[in-house]
Amino acid sequence: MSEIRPGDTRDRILDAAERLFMENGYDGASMRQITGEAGVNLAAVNYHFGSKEALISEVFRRRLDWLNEERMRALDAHEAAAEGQPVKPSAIVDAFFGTMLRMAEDETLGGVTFLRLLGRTLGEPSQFIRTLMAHEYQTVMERYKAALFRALPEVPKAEIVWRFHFMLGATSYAIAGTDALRLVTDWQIENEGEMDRLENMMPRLMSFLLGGLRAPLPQFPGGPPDA
Amino acid sequence: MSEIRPGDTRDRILDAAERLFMENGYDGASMRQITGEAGVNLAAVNYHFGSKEALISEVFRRRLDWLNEERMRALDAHEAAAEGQPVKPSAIVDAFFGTMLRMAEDETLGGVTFLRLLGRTLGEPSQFIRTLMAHEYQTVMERYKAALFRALPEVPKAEIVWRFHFMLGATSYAIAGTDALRLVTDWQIENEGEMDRLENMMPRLMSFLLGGLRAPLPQFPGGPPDA
DNA sequence: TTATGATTCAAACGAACGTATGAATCAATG
DNA sequence: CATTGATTCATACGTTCGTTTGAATCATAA
Repeated sequence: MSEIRPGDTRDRILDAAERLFMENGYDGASMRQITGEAGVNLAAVNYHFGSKEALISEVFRRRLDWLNEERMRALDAHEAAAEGQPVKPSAIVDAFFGTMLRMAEDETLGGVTFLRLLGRTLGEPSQFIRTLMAHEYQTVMERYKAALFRALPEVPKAEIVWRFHFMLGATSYAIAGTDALRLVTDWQIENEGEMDRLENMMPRLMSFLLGGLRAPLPQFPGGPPDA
Repeated sequence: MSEIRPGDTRDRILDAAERLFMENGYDGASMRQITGEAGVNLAAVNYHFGSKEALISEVFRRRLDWLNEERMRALDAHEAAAEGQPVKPSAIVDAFFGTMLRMAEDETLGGVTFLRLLGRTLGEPSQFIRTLMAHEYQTVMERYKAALFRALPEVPKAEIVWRFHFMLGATSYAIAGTDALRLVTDWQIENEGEMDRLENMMPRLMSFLLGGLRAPLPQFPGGPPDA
């Protein structure tokens, strides 16, 4: 009865860790919980990964590698189709945020679980996790910033960076599904499954993000900050 | 040399806890750190508050009581000025989010520290904190939801609730200032102080939120979800 | 001054944490 | 079958956590 395949232990740990980090955060998910849920020995994490920090690094790496490559591919495709013209903001937003949200539909990419983990993680206080995230995203972010600068030449670059920040916040909070303020939604949404919730959310979020990105420029009380 | 005034210990603890919870999160800030920074004995927290949970409850309560009352007053004022007409969406957004952001200018209300703590907290995984937040916000949220329904009669209510959710996410991420992806901003902003950062951010965020709130309604692939 | 209640203090408690160890078990090769 | 290297296992280590305790100290009023 060799129910256990080779390499199975590593994957069982990664899956359990992904789910528990999503549910309880990095500090909140203990090694004993993780190995318990994975059905492996407590020492297995340190044997296969080295440490808890190395474990969560691998949890993110195995998903983010794909996501960030896919984001590059999507932007490549749009730029090729544009034939030298700037890519439309809606296409850029979809390539970045839409690609991320569509991960939820594919269970082999982590599905809803990883997506919620990702959303929650952007708010994690741990210095170590912040560094990890920054490193994983660096290259992709530069590409997208440049694409937005080209797509919106009349908008000051500082304004675009801020709005990218705001879009990230809205998205991460939405997909984290923390419901810190459950009451905002409480009616109506509670009897939906996770997938239904995401499918309904996606077009709504996209409209919101684009509306924010293309909003009229703000009026500063004391004149523009760069002037 | 009675340098220590009555009630001083409680406030010293609350101030230190506010700062350390902001910096390290709820789990990440230990009682020994908090009492050490406050310059009081380790047992003082349990003596004055009872437990760590009761401590953070009080940290939030002493600020949120004021904030939520002020939010009510601001909306009252706008509704009185509107004389029966619906209040403009921009006024509602300012009364809710603007009031919060303006807390940062007043150090006696917690200033930037509490604001960042509040932003970070909406992403906290702890079940206990989520319950606390939900309870603190319940009444205010109902008022604002109703005001937005009246202000935007042509927008489906479910859509408004979602967009409120998105606005909360964008705001909390922005004020948390976590810089999980420091690279998005890295240039330009780093040599600003906290206050400058917030002053420049406020009009930008308001424009973004309003743009998102008033964005064109989304097109659903399989028809509207309520139809 | 003495008595009383509130507060502060040093010290310890049991529990949970991440990690390390060395023996037991497994799979593959000669 | 015997051997070897990889993996799993029960168990323990040292640390840190939130909390508790009982004595010491303080402020106040009889």
